[in-house]
Amino acid sequence: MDESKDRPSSYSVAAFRTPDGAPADIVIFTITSTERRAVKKSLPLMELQVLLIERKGWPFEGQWALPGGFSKDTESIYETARRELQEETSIDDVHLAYFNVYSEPGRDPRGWMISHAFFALVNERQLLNRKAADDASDVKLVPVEEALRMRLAFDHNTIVADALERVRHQMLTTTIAKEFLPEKFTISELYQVIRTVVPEFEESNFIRKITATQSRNGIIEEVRDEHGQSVTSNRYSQRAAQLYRFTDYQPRLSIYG
Amino acid sequence: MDESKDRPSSYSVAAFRTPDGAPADIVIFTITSTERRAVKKSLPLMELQVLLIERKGWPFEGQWALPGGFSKDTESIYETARRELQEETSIDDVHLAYFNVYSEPGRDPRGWMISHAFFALVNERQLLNRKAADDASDVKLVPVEEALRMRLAFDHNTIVADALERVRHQMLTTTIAKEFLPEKFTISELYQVIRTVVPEFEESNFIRKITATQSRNGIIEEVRDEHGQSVTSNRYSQRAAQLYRFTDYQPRLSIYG
DNA sequence: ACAATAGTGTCTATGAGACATTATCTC
DNA sequence: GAGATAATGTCTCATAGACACTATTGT
Repeated sequence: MDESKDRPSSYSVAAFRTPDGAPADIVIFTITSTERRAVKKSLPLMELQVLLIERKGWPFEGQWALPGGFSKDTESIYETARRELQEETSIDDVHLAYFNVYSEPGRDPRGWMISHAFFALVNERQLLNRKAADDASDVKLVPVEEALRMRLAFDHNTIVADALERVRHQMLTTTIAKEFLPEKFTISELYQVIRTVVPEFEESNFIRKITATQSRNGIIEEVRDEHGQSVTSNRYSQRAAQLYRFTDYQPRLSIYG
Repeated sequence: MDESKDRPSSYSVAAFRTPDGAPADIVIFTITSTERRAVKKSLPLMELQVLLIERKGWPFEGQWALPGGFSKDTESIYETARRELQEETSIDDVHLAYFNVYSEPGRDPRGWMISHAFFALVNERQLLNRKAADDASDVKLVPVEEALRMRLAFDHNTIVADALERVRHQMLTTTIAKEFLPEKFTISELYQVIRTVVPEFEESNFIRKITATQSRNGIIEEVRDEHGQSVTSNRYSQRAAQLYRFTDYQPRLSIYG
């Protein structure tokens, strides 16, 4: 791409109107866990949340919006999203994926803005130690369903809805569930996470299927210590449960067989 | 989005450098069929092709590139792609899907261009009656593998590779195979199309699996005439084969069960 | 008869799905 | 022992996968 030196002087960049900006907007998902009872051990209640920020100036002043910001000419859009994520939540190193572009004319009263939407999956623990720098009060986590009922700035309702659909789909077809889980987890935890994102997902014999080697073989594996002993946890139950971890195996899905 | 009337006079759009353009580039895939022998009936040889155009001016003059063009401020990026597709190939009404953005600084010597990539799936028959308006010689179909070995303009090698990966994945997980098939088709035709796009796909008992109702139930259905009689075709074989059509059912895939 | 593709019969091993039962540990 | 979650036993039916075999029709 070293052709710019050949640029003919007749070439004009500004022959047509050009966009006024290329923002990246980020739908940050996290799953919050709340204890169900103080006394007894049990699986916590999980809820899928979205991070929103309150707009301080025109346009949509006072309304809630997705975090994001404008791309610079020295970075790719993906780098923009990473930078904004870092600035917004001081989180680094999380799952961040591009999923769509929003370009309807008139979607931003400031001008011709072509917005690039990402979703990020963040573990609640990573979010807790975020700096409250940008005023604690103008950033909040909102349950997804509630966010969709709010009247968000710009076309952010659409963006959140699209992101949610994408994450739901990926939750069942890829191993992104791992982003919401500790490295070692129990089968019930995994099941809970999946159900929190995709409530329709119901598998009576979940342990059976995911355990039954040979078929789903290799998505997850038992955690063993240096002596080959099974490692278990009783965080969420009286009886200790086997811990598992994801392998890097991703099964190849097909509707044809 | 009727807030523009509230724009404060202090607001300046041009505080930062803005992009010089937002092009849409389209990877147009088609499957060409060539008879294997003039005499006998047999399944044609199929090949996955990509449409390329030769660049007429700076930059990358004389190199081959993807069709595409710049977005206007009165249309969404998707509409840009539709329009360019129509202008380029005079095809309307085909499968067109957005799949990624390309924004690496320096990817376009003309300036800061954030490109939006689409892929289109076109039936060979639709492509045949395209106008040779823009000089027949500067547009051509190239087998995908060959296109990837060429040195295309801009970062179009990357775009083609990404598009191919996406289409391969969707070929197995959605029913886009229908875009390359006539409305009524035989099981072998379907199998050929899948294998043309995804050569690794090998299913010995393909007919069995796709036919064996109850499991894959409802992706495709037998074509019957008004009397309930099976409709068959012997286009590609001595013995007539049952014709099928896709239903609008899309199975829900999951790695968990 | 041969070529070429379409489609079935049959057998086996494995998986899904449902439900009851047993295991382990805390309070 | 009650309560809670983890995990296995067992039975049935559906499916995958392999492979041999039969079917149909143009040349």
